[in-house]
Amino acid sequence: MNIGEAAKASGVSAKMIRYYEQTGLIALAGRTAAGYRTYSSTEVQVLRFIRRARDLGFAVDRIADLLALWRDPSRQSADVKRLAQTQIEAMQRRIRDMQDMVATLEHLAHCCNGDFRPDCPILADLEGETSMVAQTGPNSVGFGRH
Amino acid sequence: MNIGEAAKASGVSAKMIRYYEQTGLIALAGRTAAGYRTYSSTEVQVLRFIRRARDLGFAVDRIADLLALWRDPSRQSADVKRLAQTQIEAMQRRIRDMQDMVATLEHLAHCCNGDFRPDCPILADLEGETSMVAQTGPNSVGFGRH
DNA sequence: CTTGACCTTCCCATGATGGGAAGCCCTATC
DNA sequence: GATAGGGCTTCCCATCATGGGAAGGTCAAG
Repeated sequence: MNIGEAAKASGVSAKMIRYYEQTGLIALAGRTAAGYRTYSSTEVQVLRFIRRARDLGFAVDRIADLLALWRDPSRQSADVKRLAQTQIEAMQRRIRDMQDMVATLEHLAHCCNGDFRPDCPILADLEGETSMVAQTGPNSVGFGRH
Repeated sequence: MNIGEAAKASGVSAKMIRYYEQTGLIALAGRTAAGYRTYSSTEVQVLRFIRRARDLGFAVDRIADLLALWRDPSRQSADVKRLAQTQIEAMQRRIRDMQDMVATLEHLAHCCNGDFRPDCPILADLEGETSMVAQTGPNSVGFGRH
């Protein structure tokens, strides 16, 4: 199977398959005489595993951990569960941060007439001393697809 | 005022101040004879505005729009409100995506014994055909601090 | 044998942020 | 007045996952 077919079958783009190979997340693919990468159904399954873990928001580093556990027949499910829970907590922190931001914005937008006049509590808040904006330090759990 | 003091006074790091200048978000700073950037309290206020908008999750491009409106005495508050609402909707989409991911993860983690045995529904899901993982295409509203 | 679709590698860009090096400048202390 | 330490300058690099695109080789169908 060529890389394009593997991409279609796994939902991982060819670009990303090469990237995962290059960064060591997956093993070096076999090659045809002409240098084309070839993939077995086993390898496609690994790619699909990766794809699904990405869809759950796992960073590539965590996926490496998950893959190691997946391949380890003597793994303990507690280890997998711990990874999942760490991920859940990180995402929940992130969600909470964003919800705070949205709540502030909604409040400000609600206070804004939204008409033809220039007066705007949103700008006043951004400008002023008495801001509603959380004075978060360098926070932000390191998460983010993209 | 030197860049370091302006950074402290505004909450924007010196690195970022230079970056904002370089990318045109803020005007070129004045310079001393020796080449040091200087900042007035007006410029510090702009930086604080930017900082607060960042804390509300606005991307730098949107902040440019906000600054333009801020500076425009004949602006209409409706324009500001529209920007805020677009931002709210983008963040809510992102939050919803993440909540979906968390819900799936929580379900899987809940089904996992988390003991010394290798059997794990989380791995099974990632591996298997019958995944709970949303088959989202290339989605993800383009948002993300960091 | 040509055409078009596919593959290869290599480089670049994203967005916001920080790290660090090399070198200049300013101020305080001796 | 010399020296030390801290602040400033520019320039380059790294992040993280992803895509775009160019230049060139390969394969399969017509």
